[in-house]
Amino acid sequence: MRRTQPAPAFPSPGHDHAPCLKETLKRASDAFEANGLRLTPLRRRVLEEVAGSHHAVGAYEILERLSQKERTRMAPISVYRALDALLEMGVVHRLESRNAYFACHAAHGKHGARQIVLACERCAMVAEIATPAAFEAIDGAARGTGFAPTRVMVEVAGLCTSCAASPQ
Amino acid sequence: MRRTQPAPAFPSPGHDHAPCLKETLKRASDAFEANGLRLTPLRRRVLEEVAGSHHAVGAYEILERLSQKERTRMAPISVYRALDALLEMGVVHRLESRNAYFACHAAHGKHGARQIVLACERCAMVAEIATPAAFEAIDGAARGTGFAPTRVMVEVAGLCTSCAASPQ
DNA sequence: GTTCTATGGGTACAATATAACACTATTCGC
DNA sequence: GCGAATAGTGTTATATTGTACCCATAGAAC
Ligand SMILES: [Zn+2]
Ligand SMILES: [Zn+2]
Ligand SMILES: [Zn+2]
Ligand SMILES: [Zn+2]
Repeated sequence: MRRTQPAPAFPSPGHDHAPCLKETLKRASDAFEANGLRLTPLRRRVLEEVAGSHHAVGAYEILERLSQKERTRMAPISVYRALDALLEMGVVHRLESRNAYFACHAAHGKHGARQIVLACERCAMVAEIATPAAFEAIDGAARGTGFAPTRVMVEVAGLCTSCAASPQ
Repeated sequence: MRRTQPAPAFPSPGHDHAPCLKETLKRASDAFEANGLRLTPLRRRVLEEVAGSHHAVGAYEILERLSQKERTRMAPISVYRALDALLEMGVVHRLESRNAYFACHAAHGKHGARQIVLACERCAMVAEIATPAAFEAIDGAARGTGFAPTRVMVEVAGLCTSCAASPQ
């Protein structure tokens, strides 16, 4: 169970993603169980679509992929309900600035949800990184005005390493 | 032109909003002119709706208000086009986490768009506050991964002073 | 005048998300 | 086992948010 390397925020496009996916599924399963709920087949299939890469995907894209793979016609609401459950468990996050969803591949149970989100404008790849100093500054500034924060969203749009390097 | 007091981040609900509105309209007019564009009647009307308070409003809410006031039936696209122009000029911002729009009442030409957004979950009141330390931490963390940021969005959901004080 | 850009009216449509209702599956207490 | 409570899903329809496309007008540039 040793980690030879801390996973980079943006894994290379050709990296072996199987471990990422497996770990995420495991965390999901544990999270549901810890809350007396279940990672049902539907939820698992939706999660597999989202967690199949480090990219943000739209709800309707998930819907289409599942409908193709399984030759069924699911209703949007089914996907949204599964997503809601996964969001609730914290294994999927919503990219607010793009109405999209991405799997939490970062083990950030420790910091709560306090990670900033980096999202590539070109390829939609997403990375979360812990940035305590940022959240402390934000909390302090907010409280200084009398505001009582309940949730902090930090999303950074830009170019990921791969896209910044590639032409165009 | 002296300011007796720095405006509080969350002005009291009963404050005299006329100066806020006037100043925002002036900045808008200047910004359009500086870019060789015009604060047309349509754009001005849309801005007046948005800047009429410190609250975030939806595009369709703007549409309905204008349609009522002017007894016309505008198309959504007209409002969105005006909003796009106002966003471009930086006199209106988009609250990404709520698909809503709010006027920039903060004079933050100086810091670029580098202010964090506090948005009340109950009343939708919005305030922007400069928080250089947060943006520095975010920039640093992002660049440290090889990510090239182009836009940073910080939105804090919670309760504003008034709502936190009032029961329920 | 001709040309270019900015502006926006009008129609239809795309993309994202939820409401309402019925039904099945699982758990829990007894 | 049995009934009640809760979790989970299917089905249908609808709500909310945002654009594509085509064309008409106004003003500035040349
Ligand atoms: Zn991976
Ligand atoms: Zn990229
Ligand atoms: Zn005001
Ligand atoms: Zn409030």
